[in-house]
Amino acid sequence: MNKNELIQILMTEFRKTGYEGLSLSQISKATGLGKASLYHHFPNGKKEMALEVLKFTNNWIQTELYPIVNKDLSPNEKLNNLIQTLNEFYFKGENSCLLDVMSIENSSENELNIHSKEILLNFTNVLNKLAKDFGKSNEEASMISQIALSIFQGALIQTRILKDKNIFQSQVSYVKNLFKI
Amino acid sequence: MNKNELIQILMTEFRKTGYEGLSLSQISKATGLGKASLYHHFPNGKKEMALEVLKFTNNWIQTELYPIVNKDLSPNEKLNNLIQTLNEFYFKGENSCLLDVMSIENSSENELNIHSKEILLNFTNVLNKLAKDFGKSNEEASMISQIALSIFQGALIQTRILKDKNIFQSQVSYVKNLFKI
DNA sequence: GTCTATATAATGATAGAC
DNA sequence: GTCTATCATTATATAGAC
Repeated sequence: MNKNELIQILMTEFRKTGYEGLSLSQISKATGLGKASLYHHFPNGKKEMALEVLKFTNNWIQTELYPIVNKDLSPNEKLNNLIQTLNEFYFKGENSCLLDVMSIENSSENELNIHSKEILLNFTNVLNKLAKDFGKSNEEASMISQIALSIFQGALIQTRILKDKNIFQSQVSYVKNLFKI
Repeated sequence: MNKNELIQILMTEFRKTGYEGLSLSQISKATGLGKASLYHHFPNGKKEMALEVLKFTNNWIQTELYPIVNKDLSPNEKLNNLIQTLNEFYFKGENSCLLDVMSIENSSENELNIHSKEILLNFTNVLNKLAKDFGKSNEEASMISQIALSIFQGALIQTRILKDKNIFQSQVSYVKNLFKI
């Protein structure tokens, strides 16, 4: 069991149960490792696990999402490519938005929030770049990218509550048109 | 301290900290009541508190939101009226979406989820009714109401992470145009 | 209706053997 | 690198006095 595999499992669990709701016992069950083993990999416990998941995600945006919008493709091809990659990441709307579940807490200013902020801004930048490729003005692109992100996040909440993946799918289609029209 | 005042405080705390993250100690501090007193009002503890908050919210939709879209006003006036009421409810984007923080858990099917579902559907119905008043077709109205809700929810997440209320405000303006155009 | 005091279970976390 | 055993702390929850 290497660290990357661990982080994958951790991400799934965090998205299922949320930061506060996820216990070490549940992590232990999901990974098949005892608590002491988990502390071997993450000496600072749950906080460090969450941090590593966020770092992984930010890195994933850099290596997987940015290249898509920077490719030499038509805007439409980029859009389809991006949506498909996001769909796989979101498991077709099965789990929650990582940013969502990681950002509900007490502490006003912590390390988790700094990384969540980075992810949010990087993701928005990717969408913003794509909107500009579609010929949108700076102002329009800025708005569309923020709205698109909101729709992804909100659609995941609604999917979670209604347990109906069609909601996520239809809202993703709506987002596509946001860029095209 | 009557029950309605208690529920108001509880809603604020749940939205700040989330269901799992909110402890009885924190509730005790926020309300000024000892734990035993809290159990006097809510014999089934935190779960019952959350349930009462959700019931209150659903009731609020019935008594405050539905009347707005059923009034004898122009669609534009209804829209402005609705947005203003929602803005007050959301404290201008200061806290999280109640549905969001209440719906992140382990248990596959519980009582909280049933009430969250009701709130979600009722809220969507209100938006749907308004969209139809603006002359949208059934299909358009259904999509617009779901998208509008997503934007509210997503905007609250982004506001929470970036600690910037302007995000919520500008996305609310965008939602307004969704109905008008 | 609120309190103090306490019970009980679960949490995050560590020590030390293998 | 993983385990068993255990710790200290916090969580939810209750009993009983006022």
